[in-house]
Amino acid sequence: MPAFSKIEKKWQKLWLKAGVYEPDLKSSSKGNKDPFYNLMMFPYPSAEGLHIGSVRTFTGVDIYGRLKRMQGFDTFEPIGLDGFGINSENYALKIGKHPMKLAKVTEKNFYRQLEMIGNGFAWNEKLETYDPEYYRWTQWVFVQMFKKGLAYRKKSPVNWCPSCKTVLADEQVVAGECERCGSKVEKKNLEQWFFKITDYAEQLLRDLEDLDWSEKVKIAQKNWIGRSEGYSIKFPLVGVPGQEDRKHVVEVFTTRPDTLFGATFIVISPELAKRWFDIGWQASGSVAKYVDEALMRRGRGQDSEAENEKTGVFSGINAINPANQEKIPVWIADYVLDTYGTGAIMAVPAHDERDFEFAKKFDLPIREVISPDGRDHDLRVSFTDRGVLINSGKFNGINNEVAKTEITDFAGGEKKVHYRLRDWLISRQRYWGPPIPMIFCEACRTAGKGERPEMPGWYAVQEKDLPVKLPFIKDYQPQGTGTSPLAKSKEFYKVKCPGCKADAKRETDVSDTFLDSSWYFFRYIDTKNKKAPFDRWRARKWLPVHMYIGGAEHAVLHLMYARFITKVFKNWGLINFDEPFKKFRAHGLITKDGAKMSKSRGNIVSPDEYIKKFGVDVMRVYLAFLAPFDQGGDFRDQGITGITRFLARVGKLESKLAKNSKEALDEGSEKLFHQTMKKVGEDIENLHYNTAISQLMVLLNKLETLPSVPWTVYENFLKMLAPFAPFLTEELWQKFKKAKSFKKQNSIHLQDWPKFDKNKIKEDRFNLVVQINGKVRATLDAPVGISEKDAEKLVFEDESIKKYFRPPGGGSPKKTIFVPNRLINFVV
RNA sequence: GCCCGGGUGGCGGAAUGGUAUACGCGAAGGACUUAAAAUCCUUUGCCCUAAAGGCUUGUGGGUUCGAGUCCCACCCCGGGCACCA
Repeated sequence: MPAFSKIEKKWQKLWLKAGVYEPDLKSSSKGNKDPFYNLMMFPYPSAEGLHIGSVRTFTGVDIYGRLKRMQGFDTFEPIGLDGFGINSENYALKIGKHPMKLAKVTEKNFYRQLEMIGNGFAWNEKLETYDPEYYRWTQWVFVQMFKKGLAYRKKSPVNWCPSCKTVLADEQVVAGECERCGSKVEKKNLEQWFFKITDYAEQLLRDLEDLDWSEKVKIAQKNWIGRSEGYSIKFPLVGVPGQEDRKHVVEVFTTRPDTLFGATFIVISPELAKRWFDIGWQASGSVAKYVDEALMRRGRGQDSEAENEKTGVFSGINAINPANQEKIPVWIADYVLDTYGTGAIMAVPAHDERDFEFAKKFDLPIREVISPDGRDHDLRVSFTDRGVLINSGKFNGINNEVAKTEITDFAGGEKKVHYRLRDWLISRQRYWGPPIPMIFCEACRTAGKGERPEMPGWYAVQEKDLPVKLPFIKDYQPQGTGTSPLAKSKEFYKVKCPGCKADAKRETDVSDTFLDSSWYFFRYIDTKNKKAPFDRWRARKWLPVHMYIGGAEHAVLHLMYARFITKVFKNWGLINFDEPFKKFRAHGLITKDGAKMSKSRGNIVSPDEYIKKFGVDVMRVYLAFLAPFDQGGDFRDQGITGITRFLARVGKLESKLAKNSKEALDEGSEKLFHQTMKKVGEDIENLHYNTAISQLMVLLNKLETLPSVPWTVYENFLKMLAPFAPFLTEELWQKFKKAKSFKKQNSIHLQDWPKFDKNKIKEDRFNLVVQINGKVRATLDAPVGISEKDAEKLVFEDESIKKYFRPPGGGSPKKTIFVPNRLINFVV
């Protein structure tokens, strides 16, 4: 066994035994240390184990946590497994192993690897989302959502993945494809459970402002919520068969009411047309045919493709433009989305690209009403910029921004805000998740009874009956029938109605994995609580999370859901804050040969072989040195030798230790030493691990040239390296301190972080850069604080610079720029 | 199409508007060694035999005494959103 392996094993054991990384969760008082909750996104365990990218993320999070611990914080760095969900289940299906059994295997393997990587995890608080003691509270959350009216059932067109055989939330559909398996997502009309996240759209958007988060994640959330301020305008309908004219209206949502005079037709979505059929509109055969075909295309996921030719049909109905009383046709077309606004638009071809394209194709009138110069033009493309109104009656000549409210008022419209965000679809027709803890009673439904008036027949499982355990069933394959495999298990679904005691049926769908992970950071602080999801006093001390690090790919998924659940908890009075993560930083992605690591590409790099070959410390330092933490990069093992050398040289420094503790550094080295203490601390704080390490290398290079290394320098060097290489530094530290037996408080990882002396960083001399016309011609040694006059004198005394002046050696420069303590530039 | 990142030696990368290429890898030469590995020392952006000099941060402009850094236009790579009215 290599020496490093022995050291790793030894310290893992001793740290664990001494509880070096266990914070004081029990007491609700702060004590003499401030709490620091250092959280990483917990992994979903796959059978092939951790890959190098996750190791880089986790050790990166740990480096930060170790700095905080040494800065005197009571640091809490928990770990767990997000083991429920389609991903784990799909893998189980593939290898033909039952998910429940597979979970035990992957759990073991994952924890083995997570123990190896040298993180200061608080192992006493680990959790797994598939543990009934955990998901009992996930179900509890669902029950509360139901009781408070935030969970509801609705039949609507939902995303359906034909390969995963389940519905998906909007957030899990990426470019029309299933986030998990890449299959084309279809639309199915199904009755499903939803959470009313849209109730919180405004708050979720507003509170983004003050969050200290990676900017790109904030932007992604903002765009996802998609607040759009617009106006709603009603167009009376004429020519509806069998209906009086102007009895019905079509309501449109627009952000451009200023173009109302240019609205030359109306377009409604096929879905809206279908609803009009349902309330009695008898459309012609060709219209009905178009609607059917369009809906079918949508069902196959063929809408929303920009390259698709526009299709549509005239409905036979007309509408009255409220601005000019003009009669305009109502068209049905699938370029209008039903899920946004009202499912109907006023088409202004002159000023909207899509309307323009449609008008051209179907030869509909195009009327210019906004003009950059007040004149009419022959439009070849739509004009979407600002301008003044023309062809708009009494509004001609006014600025289009001003016209927005004026025309809205004139047409009897009103201001309206729309969001792109839609409610969170929670149901999954799969096996490997927490059963949704609801009971449905047909008798009660018929009688109009139930726990909530708006949902007759539905009852939440009582708290004392939680968890509703996921049964072990042999036949766990997804069915594709729109129901979960649990629907086949009578023992599971047969239950008495909590209301009338008649035979009733359990909900057989399970909930979305993202519900499991939306609240896990609350549970970490109190994993053994059997009375509540978490203790509110502990929450007061430990939450919100101080630092959260994870992948940016969760910007609109996990991070949005966690914020939503937190806001809900706040509303319920469980907590006194409304944002879960004070600070969030996205890490970069590690690729292999330029491609994302994935099983299908076969380019997954396993950390095991590297750890075995080079040791954990080398692995950690290398991964931190490879690229800026927030950037990521391509994994190559090329540079790893450099790190092996670096750590070996650190080990050798011991032989250079000064004979007595009084010895000090020379002035130049002393300065570098203090600069290093400053920079390493600051760099870790900013997650600039690569530059922190390079600074340590610079210092080491210097120390090696010295005849001896003073004790304090050696001590502090080890401390600065400790977050990166926890094993080696602990070993060297204990040896240096000549410790007989290991005690928690003697661990290097609980020592005070080095403090630099800012007076020692001050330079008294510097390189004065001499430029002629902006080109560097010389550098001269000069005292700090030198005046412009003295600097000039210094330059003129220097032989090598004389030739640049005109005439050489004489003449005065046209201009002199002097930057104190940096440079002097002569323009000649 | 829109919104974010990013483009710097052979490679990973470093640079508050002020000495571009820190640190590391690789490469070349040398020391030690019977030899190799390891280790140590030296060199290493490009052009030029060398010196002197010149050129160089995706491309082209601009601002400035001075631009990798700021502004404008464009090209390429990565990511997100995408018929959202």
